[in-house]
Amino acid sequence: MSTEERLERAMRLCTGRGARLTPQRARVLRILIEAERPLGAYEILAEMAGGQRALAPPTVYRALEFLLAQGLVHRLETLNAFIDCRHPERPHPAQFLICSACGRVVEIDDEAIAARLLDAASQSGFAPSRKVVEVIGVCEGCR
Amino acid sequence: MSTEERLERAMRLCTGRGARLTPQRARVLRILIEAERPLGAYEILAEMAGGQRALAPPTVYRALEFLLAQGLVHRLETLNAFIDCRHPERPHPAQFLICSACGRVVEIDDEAIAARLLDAASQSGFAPSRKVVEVIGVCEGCR
DNA sequence: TACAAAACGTTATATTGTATCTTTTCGTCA
DNA sequence: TGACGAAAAGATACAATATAACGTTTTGTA
Repeated sequence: MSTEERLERAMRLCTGRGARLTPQRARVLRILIEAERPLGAYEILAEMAGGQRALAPPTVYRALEFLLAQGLVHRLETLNAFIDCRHPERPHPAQFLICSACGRVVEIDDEAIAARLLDAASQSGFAPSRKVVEVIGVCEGCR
Repeated sequence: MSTEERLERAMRLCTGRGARLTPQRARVLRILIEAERPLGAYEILAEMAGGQRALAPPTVYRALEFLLAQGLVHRLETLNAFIDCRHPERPHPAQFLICSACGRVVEIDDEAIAARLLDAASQSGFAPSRKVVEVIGVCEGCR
């Protein structure tokens, strides 16, 4: 799926929800899609500033906040970075494999892991709202 | 198990491994044990500075680095904070339930989750080195 | 005791993230 | 269509987290 197709899909999703994927927000999303790797907020900021008057951090953080809320991007806690989501249509358990050699990230959506985790949380009397699962390792290509 | 017992256990573990749990490091560990909740590095720093000449951030970060390497504390990625480990005797899968209301954290060591995660990673040709599993939610007491 | 490695101190700075207030844009409705 | 209120974006300042670099002290050991 091309960058343009993804952006169009994102636009459709937002419109359908009454959310506004403004040019600014779409620009952040485009940068993340084209990067094909996780980017820090300040890396995005640098991309956006290219050739234009400099933007301030809150601009990027606000766009990211929106995109996260819409499920269009994910935040990688171990990297303090952001990556676009490949299946933003519906909520899904998101687990990430992060290669410490090349920096690439694979998103897997394993329902079994999510279910087991939910189960364990319930046993401890816990009502989960967000699950963070990140595996750091070395990918096939880097071994 | 009391604070003192835990500190003694930590000392035994380190001695047995040829690692040095120095007074400085033990002090950081004690602060984490007594806190009974996750602390940020700068919170630890503030505790240590109490009544004494001020210490600098690297002091705390270096102690934490040691304690993490020895498995005596864990880092909570979603909170940028640290918490003492309840079963430091041997390596174990560490999963955390983090209450967004009271801030308390429960460590669960669910081998099934770890195994399933390892399995999923392997299927993607991934060789894991570290697994981060953190569930944010509301604990029983807070509901 | 002398040496090398480990631990620690100190200063400075990098990186990541927010609070606050103002201005602009957008949708809606009289 | 023009005014109004809400949402978004701009701008400034700063808070919170983390590390680099380098010198000094301590420690274990030959």
